[in-house]
Amino acid sequence: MKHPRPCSIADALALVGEKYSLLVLREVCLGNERFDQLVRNIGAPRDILATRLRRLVEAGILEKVAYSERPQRFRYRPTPAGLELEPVLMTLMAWGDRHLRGEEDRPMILEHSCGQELVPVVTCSACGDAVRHEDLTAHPQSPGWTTTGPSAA
Amino acid sequence: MKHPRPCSIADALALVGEKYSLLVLREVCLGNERFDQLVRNIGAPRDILATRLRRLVEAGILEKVAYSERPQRFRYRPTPAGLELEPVLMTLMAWGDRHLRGEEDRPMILEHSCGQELVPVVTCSACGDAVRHEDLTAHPQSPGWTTTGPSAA
DNA sequence: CCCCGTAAGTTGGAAAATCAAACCCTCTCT
DNA sequence: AGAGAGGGTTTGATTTTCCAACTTACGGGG
Repeated sequence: MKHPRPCSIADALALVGEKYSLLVLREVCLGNERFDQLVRNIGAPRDILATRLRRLVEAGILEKVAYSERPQRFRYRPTPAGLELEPVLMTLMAWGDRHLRGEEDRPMILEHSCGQELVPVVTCSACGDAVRHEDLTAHPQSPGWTTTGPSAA
Repeated sequence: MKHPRPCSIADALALVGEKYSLLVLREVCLGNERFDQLVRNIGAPRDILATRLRRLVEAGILEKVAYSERPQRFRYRPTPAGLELEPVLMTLMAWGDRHLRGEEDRPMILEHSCGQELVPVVTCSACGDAVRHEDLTAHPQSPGWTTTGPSAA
């Protein structure tokens, strides 16, 4: 896995882009923090899950905390950096709800503290507007970015 | 890959969660739509890339369009559904910029049409506020969601 | 006509990752 | 003592990835 381009998307995916990693994050954000819960709720092989958890811990996305000595038992909590990945999950979930299911077939609804159902929208923090593809211009900061198109990711 | 839970995050990842898929989307959103450009810019093996492209096309995320008959040449364009995944990329990129790099080491800066550098924020479309973890409550709509924790993804 | 180059893949075989099931260890409970 | 629960590790078969080479189809130059 060599990146021909310096890219934070690629770098982020190198940490959380492997199979099951984002589902682990989903579970811990929901409060399911124990190994066996993760195995059951995600449906991942135990060995793979163990590998992912090590990776996420060493990446500073999760924290392994003992909730019992004797017998030693652990849970995995999201760090602040891990919690900051939640917007990625919300955006993905909204996309799946919109494109992979019929109306009113959502497996889960998130309620915002304002009392409404959460419909996440990505906005520009400067002007507050929802961001659309046509409103973006890409400015590469390093070589290796020979963009032929004008728009941006 | 069996999902013990009905989940739009899992379903979305089943389509775009494989290695390179989101990088393909990054490239086509940037306007790099030809096979050889994708190979070079992503650094993926050609055969894997061909497989991914087939998947993304059949999922309705990309569209394969001939830009030349004789010799036949194709490009891959994002469909509207594909473009709607851009917010996922923006959010991931912002996370990577924040957590994987020092200040002012960003490989790429996105400019919004308002003239400012884009700092994407996920907001609640109902109230407009930035969404924080503590402001969410999860409401499972189907069985298989035995959430032990109160918060949400 | 022959050879070179480009674009868009396909093919073959070695290397790495995934999978499922079984196993292990440490406690607790009855 | 026996039966679980929790948190993993081990083993061996199955899948994927990876890389390099090959293919097909055309356009251009000498």
